[in-house]
Amino acid sequence: MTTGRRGRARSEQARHAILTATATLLAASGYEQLSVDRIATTAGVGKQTVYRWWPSKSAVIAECLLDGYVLSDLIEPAKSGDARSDVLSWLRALVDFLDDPKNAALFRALAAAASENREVSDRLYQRFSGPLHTSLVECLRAGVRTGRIRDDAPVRAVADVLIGAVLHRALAHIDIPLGTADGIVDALFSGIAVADREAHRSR
Amino acid sequence: MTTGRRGRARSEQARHAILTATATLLAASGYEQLSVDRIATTAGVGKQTVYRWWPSKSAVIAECLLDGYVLSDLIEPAKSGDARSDVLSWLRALVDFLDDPKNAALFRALAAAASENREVSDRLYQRFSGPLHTSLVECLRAGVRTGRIRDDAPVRAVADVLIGAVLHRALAHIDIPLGTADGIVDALFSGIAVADREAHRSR
Amino acid sequence: MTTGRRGRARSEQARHAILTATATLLAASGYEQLSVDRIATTAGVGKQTVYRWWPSKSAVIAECLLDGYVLSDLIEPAKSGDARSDVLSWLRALVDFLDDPKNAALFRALAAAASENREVSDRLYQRFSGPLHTSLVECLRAGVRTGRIRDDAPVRAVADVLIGAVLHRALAHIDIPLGTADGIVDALFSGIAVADREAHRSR
Amino acid sequence: MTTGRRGRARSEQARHAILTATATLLAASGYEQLSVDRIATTAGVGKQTVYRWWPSKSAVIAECLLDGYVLSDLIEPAKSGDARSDVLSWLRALVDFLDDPKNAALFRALAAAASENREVSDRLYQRFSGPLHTSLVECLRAGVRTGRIRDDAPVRAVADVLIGAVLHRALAHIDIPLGTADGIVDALFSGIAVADREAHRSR
DNA sequence: CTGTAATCGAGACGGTACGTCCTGTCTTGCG
DNA sequence: CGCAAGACAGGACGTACCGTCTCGATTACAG
Repeated sequence: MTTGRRGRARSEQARHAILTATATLLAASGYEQLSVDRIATTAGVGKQTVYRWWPSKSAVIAECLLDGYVLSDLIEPAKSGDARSDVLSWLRALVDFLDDPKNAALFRALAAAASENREVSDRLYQRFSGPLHTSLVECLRAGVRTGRIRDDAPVRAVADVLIGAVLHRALAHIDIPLGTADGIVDALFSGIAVADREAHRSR
Repeated sequence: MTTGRRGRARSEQARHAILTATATLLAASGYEQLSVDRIATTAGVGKQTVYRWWPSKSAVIAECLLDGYVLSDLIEPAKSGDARSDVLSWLRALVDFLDDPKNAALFRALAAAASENREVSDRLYQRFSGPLHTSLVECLRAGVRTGRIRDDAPVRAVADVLIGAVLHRALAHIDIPLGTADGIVDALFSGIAVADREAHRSR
Repeated sequence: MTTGRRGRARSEQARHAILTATATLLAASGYEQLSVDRIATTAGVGKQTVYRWWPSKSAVIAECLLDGYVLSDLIEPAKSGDARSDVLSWLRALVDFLDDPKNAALFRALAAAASENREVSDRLYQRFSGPLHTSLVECLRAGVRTGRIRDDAPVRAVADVLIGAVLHRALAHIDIPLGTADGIVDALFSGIAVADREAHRSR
Repeated sequence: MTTGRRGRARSEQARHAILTATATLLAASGYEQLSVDRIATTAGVGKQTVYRWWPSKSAVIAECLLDGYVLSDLIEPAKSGDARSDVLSWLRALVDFLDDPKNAALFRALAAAASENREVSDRLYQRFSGPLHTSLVECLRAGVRTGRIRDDAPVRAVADVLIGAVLHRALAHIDIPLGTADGIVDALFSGIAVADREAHRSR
């Protein structure tokens, strides 16, 4: 049984060195300063070896993301059963993470890459937004099961909203006050309308 | 009496040509493809004329934003008095706008520019997110005044959330179903919690 | 009894394909365009198979020369006994050969290879200039024996001159008029001096 | 009165630095080691400035030749009136020049460039072979006028022959014995045929 | 008939140079 | 002095080639 492919196999060592170098340089000097030349030199690799496997700088970053060379520990909501407090503490953790300018800069670099490049955005989504979305949806559905969340709640839209609110501020270079997290969760869970609540109460 | 400056005055024609060319190229080919050389050539202008008045490519984009060469017509919520329907129709209009791939591409190009450059993000905020945020906050406060929205509602956070949710999907190249707008508004106004509402009422 | 070597024998087919491909590419695109990669691909052979048997591109060309893959039919002077007409018709044939741009291009490619590489020039000499020189010298000496050529004629220098004159024009991309051959032979056989001949006689 | 051209004028300083660097590197390390990158770095010039004015490395060398950055002092025949001795001493000087391996290597490098590149060969001819050819032809025609050379001598072919003979040996990495020069001149002036001489003697 | 060893096509590897493009500055001559 | 034109130094891009190094698949002699 063979792979059917001939010739020298791809060097896992080179791949690792490239991704490591990319993550290191990205963290150290940012996206603007990142060049394929520098990646190759730092990794001790020929430039062609980079281009053989990735079509662009962005694609390398995308793979760094997918393989956990950057942002390795995904911040996920806990699952204590209390959906509201789970979501709240997740959101606070995220805001806290982005409070570090280093993390915010990396985050923006990734967003820039994603904006320009379909592949990066796909990978980014596949690795982060997607699982996070799923995770949040599950968290909310658990809340539905325990009777704390309306069973007709638009959980997917809510999950989008939670992620997007943070993204927006991060991209806009706007510092996110910790209170924001509380406000968001309050609004989403309790609602901001008066009339609606009355309507529901009348059941 | 003169301005005190001697020699030929700054050419308004050149300035206009540069900003127009920048907007056109940005919409057509994205941020990464944009170069000062190309801007100057397209505008029929010397490169130095660009650098004489703007310190960088980003600054030109920033001025494009400020002067309405891109995204000229800001989509603002109506002010019918019914905050909920005003917000809903605004959100639907925004989603509809981004449904056109051309608009989505321009949007992403701006996001990329903003991610990489503080100045662009400032101007973007100053011209769009800011006014929009203000506008939404006002809209929500009007709802408070008419008694349709809780007077302790975290209106600023809600405005953030509304903008961010759309941004997230646009950046991620995710098609936004029109129903999303309804879900978001529903969640924000009515809340998704069951027990919380009771708790709030009992206060 | 065997060769004593174990393992798979060298593939004569591969060797032939490589030399053929080299000759073809050299004639078609010149020395500068010739690469080992292209040779191997054209020959349907692994690159290592080239490097296993030849240390360099130049060495392959050298072997092409030695084995008659290029310039296989050496143009030699006839030996009718009349040295002057033998040399003349040889020179005319050579000029005629180089009149074909294809031949001239191959000729220049070989000259380029020889200029840059000692080995190629050695083989080129060993296979062509050398035998030609010898051949011409013999032809001239035959003329001496038949009494048509001075017995103190510097036959080696004359042979050099005959070859070099053509080479010069070919390398310089100068079209060689057929009359050139006649002029050269005339000059070499009859001499161009008037007084000198008297002087020689009186010695 | 103007040139009609706008924009910054070509920098003579840059041109000079490039040609100087090329000549220096060519003499120091040979044609193989010569790279545009190195030329630019050595000259303290952007690589684009090289490519703006010359299409290739060869073309730069060609201009070095034309402008006397290499081989600055063309070896020309003297004009004492005695054509035979003028030609002979010129040929001896040339052979002597090529006796230095450094000069021979440069000579071959130029020949290689000329073989591959039409433009180089044109310039080389324009600067060297051409003037030399003219010079030799004049020298020989002076000989005709003084009655030392036959008035029907094929002077152009003779000039070709004189240049080519040396070129041949230089390209082939063959050391040229000094005696060769004498042999060539002897053959060309006195002729090698016996019959011809007898015919002349019979007057 | 079964190793063992050298070959084969294929193709990835670390490097070097290529020729192009872009940035931000500088220099022309015209208006 | 502004302007269009365009050359300048510098530096990254993505490609081509060099010569080396694995791969798995033959092939041929040795035991």
